Amino acid sequence: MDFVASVVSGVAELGRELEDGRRQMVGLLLTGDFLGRPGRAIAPYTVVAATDMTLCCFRRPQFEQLLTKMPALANRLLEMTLDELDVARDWMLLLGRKSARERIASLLVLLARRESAMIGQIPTDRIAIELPMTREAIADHLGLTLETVSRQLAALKADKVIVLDGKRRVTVPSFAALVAESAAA
Amino acid sequence: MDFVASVVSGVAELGRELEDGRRQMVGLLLTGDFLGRPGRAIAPYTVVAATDMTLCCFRRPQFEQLLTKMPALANRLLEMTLDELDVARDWMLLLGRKSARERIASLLVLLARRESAMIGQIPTDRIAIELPMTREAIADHLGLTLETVSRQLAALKADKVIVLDGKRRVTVPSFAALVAESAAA
DNA sequence: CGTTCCCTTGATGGGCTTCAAGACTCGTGG
DNA sequence: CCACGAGTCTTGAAGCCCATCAAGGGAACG
Repeated sequence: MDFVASVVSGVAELGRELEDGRRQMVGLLLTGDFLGRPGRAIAPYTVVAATDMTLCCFRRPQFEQLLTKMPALANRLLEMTLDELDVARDWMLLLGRKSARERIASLLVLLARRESAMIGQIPTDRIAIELPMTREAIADHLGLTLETVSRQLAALKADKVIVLDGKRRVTVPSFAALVAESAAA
Repeated sequence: MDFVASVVSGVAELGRELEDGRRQMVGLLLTGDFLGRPGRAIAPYTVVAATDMTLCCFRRPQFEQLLTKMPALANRLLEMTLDELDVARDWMLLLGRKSARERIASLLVLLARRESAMIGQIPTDRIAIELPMTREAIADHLGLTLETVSRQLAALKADKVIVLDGKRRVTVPSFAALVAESAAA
């Protein structure tokens, strides 16, 4: 990649994969996120747009020059990168130690928090969550198979922790109950 | 934490844990690494020194001031953080998708590469690896149990991929064979 | 109406965890 | 000097969770 970019709109997924096809999603690129890395031209990531996207691209040399001239830019990038690092490490805990059910619940908590933040609220009861991805994409995020994702969603539904409205829509009667299932730290 | 620090010598482990005691190591702090984060006083990490350590500490306000005055410092920190992010994401692939045997092999490859780099070589055959940690610590890094770690080491030994010299020392007859076991990307 | 994609559900097996017991090492104190 | 104990590691047995394989349902689209 001879450029870096800032995401203006749209969603992309960062993944890493093995030769035999096993895949693990390692990050999400949302509006405002940064793509590419100053100081290195190649990246071992697979980047896939999940929606139509608009990027604001910078040629690498110019951008790196900019970086030395505007200290505020470097600080901003540092903040963002540290945030991503925290997110990645949270995910490591999930991938290394949580059960399938806990992983699903954790993801739903994450999505619920995001939807609530969108409308400027703290998550409370009866939240509606839109799943912006297929079962397979969920599985690739959580380190599971798509069948397990499907089964655990069914199990959470059977236990009245969630209600499924069609395949892509989830409502949460009690947010506290969902959090309890997620094995929060 | 009202200070940040740079590691002068020694090793520490960064972990994250759940209420019920499940633990996942999320990073290593080696000489030169940075501890703490500018812009935020609390961190959801457990930091445990694995050896005696010497830290070079900075009070937070002074350090943040320094950061705005010395652009090179911010750039350096950004580089380091981006490296850590890459490492964390590699580990996500391991935790999410690799088998126990592959995880052990991957760790050994990592340690072998580090030992070789120490003496300025590329890893070749008959490398001696020192395991600087207990089986339990290995397990916490790899998202396994200590019993599984022990068993997989025994299995790799039985398959002539490694030789065990006591409990903390491993020699690798063929580095290529070890890499083949590690499911590299 | 057929095809394709996505999802669900069932059956089976395996990989890893869990529980348990014993071996080894090393430092300490009798 | 040796027994003891704590910490570490190995090994065995049992079982569960999740992956794998397989089949079919449902919705969207041409």
